Amino acid sequence: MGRAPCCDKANVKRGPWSPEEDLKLKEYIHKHGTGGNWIALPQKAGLKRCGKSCRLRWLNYLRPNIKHGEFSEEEDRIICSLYVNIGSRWSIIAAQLPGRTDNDIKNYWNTKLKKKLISGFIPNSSSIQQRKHHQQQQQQPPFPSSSMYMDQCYGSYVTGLVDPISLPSTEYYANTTTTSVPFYQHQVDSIVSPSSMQQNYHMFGSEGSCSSSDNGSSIKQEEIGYHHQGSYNNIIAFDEFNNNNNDHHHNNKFLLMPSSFNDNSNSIVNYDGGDNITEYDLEEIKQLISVSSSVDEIKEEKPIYYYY
DNA sequence: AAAAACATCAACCGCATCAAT
DNA sequence: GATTGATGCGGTTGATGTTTT
Repeated sequence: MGRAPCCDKANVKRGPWSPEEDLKLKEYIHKHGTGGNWIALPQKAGLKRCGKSCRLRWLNYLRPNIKHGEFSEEEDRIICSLYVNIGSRWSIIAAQLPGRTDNDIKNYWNTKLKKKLISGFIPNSSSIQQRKHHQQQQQQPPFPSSSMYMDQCYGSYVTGLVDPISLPSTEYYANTTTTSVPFYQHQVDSIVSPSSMQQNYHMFGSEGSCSSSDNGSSIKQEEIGYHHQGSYNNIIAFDEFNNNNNDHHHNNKFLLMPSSFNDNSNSIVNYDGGDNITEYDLEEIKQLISVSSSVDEIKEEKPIYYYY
């Protein structure tokens, strides 16, 4: 037996909401709340609308504190970061952006941000620069220690530069699923660039290494895949190599890697959170972004190598 | 100036999940 | 455990506005 429709479609109004309808819905909810029953609400409110339509209208447009208009650079970064980490879970992403709705973010991503990202124009985060400055002052590595950082993040999708002091307990992460992604806006900067490959290398340790040379310059190739267990997923980072003529040995490939720092951003790096790290060239990455469902496909099994 | 192409975004649709029965 | 209904979510559509030809 099929499911009964949520409303009689022949007798409900569809299409854009009129100001009068908006007013009715607003006034009703202000007076009575939703009553926990959207299906019954339109009749009570005197609206010839489907309950689902009322809910959508309220959530996406009428409820208080909805933010309309331009997205800030910070919001751009958060959306990009989360999208690359968790995919198109717009409700989770929206939960990190007060006043924004999932529908808004989805539309914004599909129409603008995706293109912006592909064109490589995601501005820097001042917080990252502050952090870099602080690290230079302190002469400290970017993360307190690889083991501490990894342990804290274990089993969850946390991206980028997370301040371990502020992280929830390991128990918290052990109980975390991908549908309740913890995200700490002020501590996470996941759109980042490898300003110091050495530092990133230290972060994840190494196991087995070899080296080769190219045009006289030494390239170390480190396998870093021994770490791991879903701590990261599709971390996005930016590549400085293209801006550096001395880094010709990278052959315009972008490394998939766990994390790093943001400078001039013009490419994408990815690390799958598993035992694998993969290189993609720009076209491949653009393709991955352009096909929304393909974000997860990055996770295919490949050996992990880390060049610096 | 008109037509075509493109961009935007509100709204809809169908599916998954969950709670109540 | 099965069924039913409400809700939430993400993908998609289509009307409208804007830009380009």
